[in-house]
Amino acid sequence: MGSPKTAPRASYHHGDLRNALMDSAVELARAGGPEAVVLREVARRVGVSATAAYRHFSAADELFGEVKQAALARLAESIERAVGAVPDEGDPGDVAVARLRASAEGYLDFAFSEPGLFQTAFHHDDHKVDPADAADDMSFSDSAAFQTFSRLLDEVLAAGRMAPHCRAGAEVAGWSMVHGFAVLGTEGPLGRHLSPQMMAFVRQRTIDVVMRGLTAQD
Amino acid sequence: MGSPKTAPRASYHHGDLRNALMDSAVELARAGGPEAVVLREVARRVGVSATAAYRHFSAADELFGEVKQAALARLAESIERAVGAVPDEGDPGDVAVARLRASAEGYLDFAFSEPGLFQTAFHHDDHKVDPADAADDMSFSDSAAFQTFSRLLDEVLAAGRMAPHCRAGAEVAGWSMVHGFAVLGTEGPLGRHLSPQMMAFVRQRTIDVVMRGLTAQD
DNA sequence: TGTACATCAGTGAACGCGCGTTCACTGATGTAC
DNA sequence: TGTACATCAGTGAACGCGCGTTCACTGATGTAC
Repeated sequence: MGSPKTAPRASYHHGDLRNALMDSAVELARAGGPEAVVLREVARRVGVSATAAYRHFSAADELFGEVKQAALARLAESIERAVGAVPDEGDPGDVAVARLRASAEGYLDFAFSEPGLFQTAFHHDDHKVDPADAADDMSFSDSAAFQTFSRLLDEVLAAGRMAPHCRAGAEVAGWSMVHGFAVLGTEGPLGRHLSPQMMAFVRQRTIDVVMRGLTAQD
Repeated sequence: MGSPKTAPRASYHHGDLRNALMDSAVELARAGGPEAVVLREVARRVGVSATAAYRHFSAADELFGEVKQAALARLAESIERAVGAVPDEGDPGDVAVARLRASAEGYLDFAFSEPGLFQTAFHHDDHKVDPADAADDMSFSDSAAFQTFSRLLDEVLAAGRMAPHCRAGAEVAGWSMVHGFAVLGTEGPLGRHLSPQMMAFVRQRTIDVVMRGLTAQD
């Protein structure tokens, strides 16, 4: 039986073209970041004419939007995985703090292991001001991952490991730090200039600083 | 006397084309970010053929590189200005801490007042792996601004406002936080979803957290 | 169980766009004598 | 002070590229009778 590679397609109809296009598009984003998600190339890789994509997506933007959502979902999974791996035993305060730290590690794990998807998750086309698009533009701050992060901070507060007056805005502060490190490390100058050892060191130091900043008691 | 707009040029030779092209390119970056720096458009705005640019820049990449340097320089100026505005009086520790905080404010002032230039300063084209280019790629971590930041941290340490074991990696931790907030606020979802009042609040909270994280004494 | 036919899911050629870059060129400038 | 001429700094047409999208089309599928 010929593989789909050698004999392009068993039948004239593909059968599952939408998913095949999505998989191909996500793979392009994975390997080359948001700029690499190009409708014609996506179709080419699936072995289908560019026009065929219009049976399943209204335009290239719609395809890209779905790829972005897929990337955000994978980021959320990475965070959940890291948080879930923290053993729920011992002092509740320690556990809450460890879980919060794990969420940062999960965020950075994803950013550094899948930089193309990470960039895609946060890519935004400016120059489109259509308010409908803006409403559609569901991104990290609306995502499951952000809710998780928020909940973890509540747990830290409840466990008495955070001064109550520090709770407001803590999501954004923590997210900024972790996101900034991810951006500088993956697309910015950090990753290009630092050795892997140095990167690992500054990564830990960065997380130390934000954890300390969030959990200081004064 | 006709302005250069109405009467395109006084003489066949421009006289200062290189600078005119640079100004035009920087303006494009200011208004539209790195993607907007397009050689043909730069020339068009100056009122010159695209080919003319090749008398002054070897290729479009070289022009972009200079725009990037200009953007980094303006960022450095913004930081220096904010740091310089801190009065040098009272407790030396307070002054050192205030100066460090001012550097963060200067960084964010620039990012939010000139988002196009800010993005340009940190734009990097992946897919070019030429090591010569990589060496040429002088960016923030090599820049005057980063040196300033490093010096301010030394001052905080010298004034006894930072635990000595926290000094290592502090540049990257602080820079990550401020950079992350700038990115999320200017191109990311923060700026699109938060009111100006909320933005101002989370900005202060974010700076609070990083300052606390860097200067905690335990 | 067969068959007519509507609908679905593809094709391939083409359009228009804007880009960076190259080419052969020409008008302007400045310098040697 | 004039003038020949090399050099400098522009021009405009063209090339090739790849993109998103539209168009008229056709082969495959499934459903009503």
